[in-house]
Amino acid sequence: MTPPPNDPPSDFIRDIVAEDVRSGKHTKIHTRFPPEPNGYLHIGHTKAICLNFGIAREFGGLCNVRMDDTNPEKEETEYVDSIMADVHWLIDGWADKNLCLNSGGAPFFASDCFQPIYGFAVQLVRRGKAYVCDMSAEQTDEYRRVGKESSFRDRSIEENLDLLARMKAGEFPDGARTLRAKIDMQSPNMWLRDPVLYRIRHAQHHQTGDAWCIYPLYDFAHCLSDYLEGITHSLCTLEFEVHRPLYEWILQTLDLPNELPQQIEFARLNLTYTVMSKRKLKQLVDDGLVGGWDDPRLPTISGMRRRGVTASVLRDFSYRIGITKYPSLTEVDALEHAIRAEFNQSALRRLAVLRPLKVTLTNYPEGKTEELDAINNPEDHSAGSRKVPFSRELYIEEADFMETPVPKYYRLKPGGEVRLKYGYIIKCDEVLKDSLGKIVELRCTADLESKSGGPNSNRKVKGTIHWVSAAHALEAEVRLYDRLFTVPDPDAGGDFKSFLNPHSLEIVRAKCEPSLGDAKPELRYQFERLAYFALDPDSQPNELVFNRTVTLRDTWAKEAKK
RNA sequence: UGCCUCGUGGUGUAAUGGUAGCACGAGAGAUUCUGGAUCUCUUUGCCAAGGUUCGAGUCCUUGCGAGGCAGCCA
Repeated sequence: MTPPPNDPPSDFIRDIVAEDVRSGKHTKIHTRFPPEPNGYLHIGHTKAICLNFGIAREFGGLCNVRMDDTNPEKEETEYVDSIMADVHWLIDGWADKNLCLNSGGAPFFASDCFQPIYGFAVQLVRRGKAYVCDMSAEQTDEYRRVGKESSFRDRSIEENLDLLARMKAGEFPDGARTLRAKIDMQSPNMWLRDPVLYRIRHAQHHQTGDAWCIYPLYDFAHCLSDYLEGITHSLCTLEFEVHRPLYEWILQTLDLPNELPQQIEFARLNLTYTVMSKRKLKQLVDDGLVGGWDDPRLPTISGMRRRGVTASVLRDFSYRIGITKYPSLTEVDALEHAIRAEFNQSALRRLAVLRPLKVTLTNYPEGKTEELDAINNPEDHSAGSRKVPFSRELYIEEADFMETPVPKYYRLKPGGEVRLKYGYIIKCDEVLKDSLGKIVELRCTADLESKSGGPNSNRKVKGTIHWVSAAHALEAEVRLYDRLFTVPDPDAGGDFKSFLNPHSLEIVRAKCEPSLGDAKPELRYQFERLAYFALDPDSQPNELVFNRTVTLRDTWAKEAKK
């Protein structure tokens, strides 16, 4: 397996930044991550965070976190808090030194700049580059479509100044007027057809309260926030490409003495078998189709964290997928590979049986217990070993026995032999069933000479399976997560909710080896031959709850399908 | 429809006018007290057609295809 790429990736944006440093255009690189606080962050944001903080880190610069909070009707402080928690979690120990907050230690807010932004609006009016328009939203749309100029376009500067001040003073109801840039109603780029800069909204804002009743739109606020914060490279997703001429027009039309930021667009992340839009994620949450924003099936950062994915895995993944302008659809396999690559190195191995089948060793003394040596991590000898109790009555995995085995099956079968990991080779003598014909117990004999580590342990059998001593087993709730959707691209068409995977969560009662009793939330566990698991926050000292992060690769499952 | 952008194996990417490489996936084998991991090998690609050039994935033109935008959302 290839090691995670330690070297920062190369891409067209880093090339531009490097050239700007080389040419002396910038001496200090300053990026920003500008989420709107109207939902939780997801793995798509991870890509943006790793890009912006990665660049800051590589070029010795800074990266601001800025809440893009120009629409008070959709935004809440709950989201501000969750966003900050997720960003910290993702960058701590990696780029936390490049994180730039305001002097009070809080993130930046576009709303911090409402006053200067308003000042720039006044400046635009004074320069004859903006005007107050009384048309309705519908009429504005209509005129823009056909390229017709508003009848209010040629108001005098004095009248515009007066009306803008009265808009700000709250003299007009919502939607009554707007401030518009005066650019070019014939422009082939719709965003240059006198775009709206300010709208009237008598709404409480989560940061500014009722200080304002007019709010700048994204296009006006974003470029100016970038400028005011001293951003050098403003990296955004592809849908803002057509806005770039407006971004540049605003900055160039104003009298701005400092260096201007440069907007560069890149493709957002799409992942198979999931959805990434905040609107759709919110719908799943609001409709109760998942447990919340941190449901481990969701691609939210909080959901993946709960599922057991680590920040380093997410960063590794972000580096692997690269940055381009091609709107791609990345297979989840790449994410799962990143998880397995890290966890194979770091996870502690444990024995646990998800679907128990009882096994009695008829030739093993009743009441006897042995403590067997088990290796904690074959990839990391410093992880040491532990003792696992072994006794006459055990549980093995239901799937590790077949009464009528299929070809190439080399686990336990009637009359067949298999090795119990770290223990003995056993042979199945008898299959016990209940009145319905369901297998309830296996009676086996152990080859007492074959004990692992013993002098005669080198006899080979084809299969080795995991097990747990019945008397010593710990019960645990194990949540088995699978893909949220049954189709690779639930966005492709139709109602995405109709593609939800009904089996995306299965809960089982598992039997675990005793050492799992002091499982720690910060550690990852591999239940041998099964999957990687992490403790869920629901877990209690006497009621363990594990989440399956990702299964092990299973070439037998593939073989069995043939 | 207009405008903008983008087309490299199944997927994600590299190449900066000079042998199309890497990763994921898939397939085959070796090995294994995890059907894991590891190792080896294999498969499949420059959207098309012209042009410039000694030489084009790269530059130009045209065509085709895909995505985005056309909110007083971001």
